[in-house]
Amino acid sequence: MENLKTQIKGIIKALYDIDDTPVDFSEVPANIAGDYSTNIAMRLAKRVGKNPRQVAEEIIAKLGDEYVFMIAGPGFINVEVSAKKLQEKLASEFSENYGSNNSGEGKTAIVEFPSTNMAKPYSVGHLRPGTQGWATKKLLEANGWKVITDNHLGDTGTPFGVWVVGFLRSGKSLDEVTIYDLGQIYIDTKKALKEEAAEGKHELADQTQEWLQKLEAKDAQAVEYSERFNKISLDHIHNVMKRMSISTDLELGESFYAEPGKELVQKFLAEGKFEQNDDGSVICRLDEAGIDVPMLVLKSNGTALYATTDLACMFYRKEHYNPDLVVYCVGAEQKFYFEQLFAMGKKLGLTQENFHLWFGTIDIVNDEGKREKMSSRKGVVLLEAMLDDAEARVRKNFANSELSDEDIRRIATGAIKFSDFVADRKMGILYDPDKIFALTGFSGPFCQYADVRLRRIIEKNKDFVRVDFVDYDFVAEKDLLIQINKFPELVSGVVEKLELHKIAGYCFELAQALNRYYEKTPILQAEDKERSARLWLIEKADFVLSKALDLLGVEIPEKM
RNA sequence: GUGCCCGUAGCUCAGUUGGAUAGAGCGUUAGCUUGCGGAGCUAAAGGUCGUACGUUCGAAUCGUAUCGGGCAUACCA
Repeated sequence: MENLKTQIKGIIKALYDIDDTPVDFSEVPANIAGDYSTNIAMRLAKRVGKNPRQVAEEIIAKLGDEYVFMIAGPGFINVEVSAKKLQEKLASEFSENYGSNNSGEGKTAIVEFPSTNMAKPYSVGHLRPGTQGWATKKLLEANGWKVITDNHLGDTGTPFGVWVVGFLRSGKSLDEVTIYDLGQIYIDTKKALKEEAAEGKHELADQTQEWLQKLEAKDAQAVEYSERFNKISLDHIHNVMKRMSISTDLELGESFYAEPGKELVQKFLAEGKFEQNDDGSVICRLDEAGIDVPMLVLKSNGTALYATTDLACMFYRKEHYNPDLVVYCVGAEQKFYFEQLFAMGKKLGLTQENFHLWFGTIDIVNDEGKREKMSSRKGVVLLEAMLDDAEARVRKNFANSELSDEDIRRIATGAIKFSDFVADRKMGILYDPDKIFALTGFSGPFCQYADVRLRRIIEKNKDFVRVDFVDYDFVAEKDLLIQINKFPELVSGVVEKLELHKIAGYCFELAQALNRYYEKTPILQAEDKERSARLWLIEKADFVLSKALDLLGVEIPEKM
């Protein structure tokens, strides 16, 4: 195809002296002759003052007879490529790195996810950051990037004080307290603090601050509480992430950046890049970037907030990793915040590319039949509960298959993860258990199943002695070859804008093509030559499908 | 008020350098059926692409206006 593109470019240059128009091929719609198509003639028609079909004819006349060309519709140039040529292309390009490329070689990216909140149990609110972030890491790596992942833990100091006060009020013992208790304690205590404030009292609030001060003073009791609470919380987070088969290289929480952040604020204040308000709060003006709401970088009481820690985080990363790209996997609500943050980074001289990988909310349908963001009051909210539910459904559906627990987990998480990539990430996801855990149609398990079948066929043929198949025409395999050959271009094409949902679309199309293929084409019973050729292709299909699914974090079960 | 996102089949969604008869899954209907693993495959029904105007040989796609839904709009994250 690349050959053909440059050939056509040359012809256009020779015929019309135009060389600034890219030539691209797309697939031809069903029921129309040809395999690949370009609309170049229509795009040139106006500039050269001829009608599109005439331009197409002039271009085709100059093209050789290696392929079959035809003019179609209003002026498309369609190309028919033989199945054998497609097979030869795949054979020449295939390697153990097939699909990967080195466009990101020498470049470093930091991907921040899932940025869990340590005060509460892992909720579905952090499902999308996790799945999207993990896939982003995999996709960048497939394009040759060095990737560092960072769980930017929500561990600001305040929850600690709230926890201790609530914990002491709850009367529970330190040995028996769980993350769920701590989550409930946190919610209850926050509520009590709010009520207290409404009455003009501040007894609990004072206690909260006292415990924070004790912790800073390394008081033995406070340190014991802190270590215990952090362990409970981190163990829980690690456990859930393990079930989801995701992990990060770093776990640098907000508290890690609080003091450096405050120091940076003073530094930039001294340099005149920040301004202090009369109430003591500090802002960074962003008018030059066209943003008329300044960024608040220090609260009026002198304490840090999100922007303070993120400020320090940007500089910390610059100093230690010098990234070319930083990807923040955080929901759409924070779009404006990140616009401000990135503008501030630029103003302060940071040059890396920042990418806010944002996504819509997970919604449910409420009693009035309207869509709204999922909340703790309704439906599933703990990610563990969602995973349990998914596994229970898989167990029920595969009751006769004697699946291992690990395979059940792979299928359950495969369904959940895949559903995150079915639509463009900007779209919200409607939490409908029958859809999010779907085992059929455009779903993870459908793709997993297609691959498990492939592996089973390969396994069944492992003792077969293969023969030479150079003169096999691959006509029955043409659709499959077209699909498989698309893979490298897919990987390099979607990385620029991190269009992860296109990978899911590809997995599904390939799985569909496979199902159609072995619906009518025998392998085990084929003649030796056909059987050898088909096994060769089946292996390539397995490689590509499992690699594409792996980009999304979807694992292949042994059996299903 | 201002900014951003969304509006395509009954439902959930694909669909960009503007291009061919607007596609898929679910659901519905009719077939195939102990197969190399049928959780599949084949086919049918289902559309004023929110609305209006504009640009163009050509608009779901670009522009303007407008309606509806959501989010954001400095001391939460």
